[in-house]
Amino acid sequence: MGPKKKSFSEWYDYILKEGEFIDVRYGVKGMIVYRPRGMVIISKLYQIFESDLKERGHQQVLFPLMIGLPNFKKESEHIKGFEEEVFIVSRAGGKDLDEPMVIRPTSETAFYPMFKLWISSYRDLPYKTFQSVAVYRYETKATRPLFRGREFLWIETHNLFANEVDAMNHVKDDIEMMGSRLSEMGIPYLVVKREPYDRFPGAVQSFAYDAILPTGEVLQVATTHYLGQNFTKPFEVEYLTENSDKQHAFSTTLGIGISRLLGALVACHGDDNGAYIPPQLSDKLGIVVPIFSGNKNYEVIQYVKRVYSMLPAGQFLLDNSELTPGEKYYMSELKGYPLRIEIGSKEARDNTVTIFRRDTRKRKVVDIGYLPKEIEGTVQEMKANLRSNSKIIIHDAMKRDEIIELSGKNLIIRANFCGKKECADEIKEKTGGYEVRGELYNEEQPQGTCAWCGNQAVRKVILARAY
RNA sequence: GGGGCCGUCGUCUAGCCUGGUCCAGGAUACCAGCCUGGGGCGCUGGCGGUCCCGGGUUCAAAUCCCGGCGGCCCCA
Repeated sequence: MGPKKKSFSEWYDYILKEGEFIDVRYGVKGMIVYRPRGMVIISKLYQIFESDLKERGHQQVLFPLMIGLPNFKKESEHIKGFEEEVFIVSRAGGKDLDEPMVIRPTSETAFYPMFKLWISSYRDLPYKTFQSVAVYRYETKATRPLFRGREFLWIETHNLFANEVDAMNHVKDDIEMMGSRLSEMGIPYLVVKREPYDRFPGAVQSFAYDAILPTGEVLQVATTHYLGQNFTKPFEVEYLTENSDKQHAFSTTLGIGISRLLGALVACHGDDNGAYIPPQLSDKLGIVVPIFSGNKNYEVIQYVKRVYSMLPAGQFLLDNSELTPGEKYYMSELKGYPLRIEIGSKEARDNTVTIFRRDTRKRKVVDIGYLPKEIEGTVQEMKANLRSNSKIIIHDAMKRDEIIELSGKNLIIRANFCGKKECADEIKEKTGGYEVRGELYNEEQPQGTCAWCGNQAVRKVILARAY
């Protein structure tokens, strides 16, 4: 493993593999296997977001993996945006199919034909759904484990509203929900409104959550889109208003990249000793390591049993394997457990335990009388640290050479922008890959001219290198 | 989109350039037995390989050539 700072890529691959989060050796490009240590975190992520969505009135559904080709082709911008990267099933039963099927790259074209059947009155609205599934996109760029795969896990919401105002309010609600969760997980992020040419195919407006990786690069972990009537019109999703008028519904969609979130967690919190999974996302808070010595083993075993029964039920794993304590320490840090409780003859003698916390890598000896309280307090502290670690710094650039200079340092840049794609392309070329990510959510109006070309600025935008 | 590196026991790798000494060597993991135990501990024995796949060159291919599949990196 290379140290994190020197060789991020090498470090990242090493942690994912040695920490047993995922396995890239499945043998199909861009598709990985989620191992138990990765999967428990994936499950936690799903649980958290699913319960957020349910609280906000979304109902869970499950649509088929395959979409009929005619439906897939109904919204023209959408098909243009995805046609190069969809998998198509064209053969089955030993012969070519008369009508091929698309494997979902996203599920608008699966949902909307059914929405047409389910929605008929303004009383049915808002209608909010979601599903937790894998989607498939034939990425031609180099794939990276969890960051860019041809199969990835996500949650997608698909929602119908009676009017634009309700739909936009829902988008705002999505932004707040995601923001609060990302902060809680300690993932630094920006919410940006994507440039018109960079929107989701078929969207009227796209808002993206760009996580900021330790390399200074940004990684889109979620997007929410206002779709207007772009999908409800071709799919004829109509309802009757109070005045008995026919009206196409307005819709939104939110995609939460669960695979990418796992990658971002490992990337953002890990260090040269391994991963660090935030307490609320780890299936277990930690492991208990008994340390035997000489002939005092019986004493230690009895004491460990006693301590274990005092720990919050189901939150700790008692590691009774034959490995040496050092190896257990090493593995627990690699896999990113928030806490570790070490118990040997000294602890047994003094009625204490030694608590090791993963974020600071500090030990503390605690009287067992205070154990539950100490664990609770430490976990609260760790969560607070995560929040404060998620702060980000944005550097303002006024002129072209400032953009060049800041980009050389891999910093996140904010600058006035003219809104032209040609200008964005030139920035990308001259800065070695800096992209116009879009306008910060709730950004103020720009004063003056585009920092790059000098023409009238239309908005302030974020510039960053994308992973 | 363009360029580069790589693929050998479960894992990591030596061997490849310069074909034969390799029915492939080591370490680690695993199994058995000991010894230990406060940061990957040590000893003895054992198990384990279609040298990624296909084709070609050759008396002879892990090694050279072509194609495919897969992994990784860099640039745009």
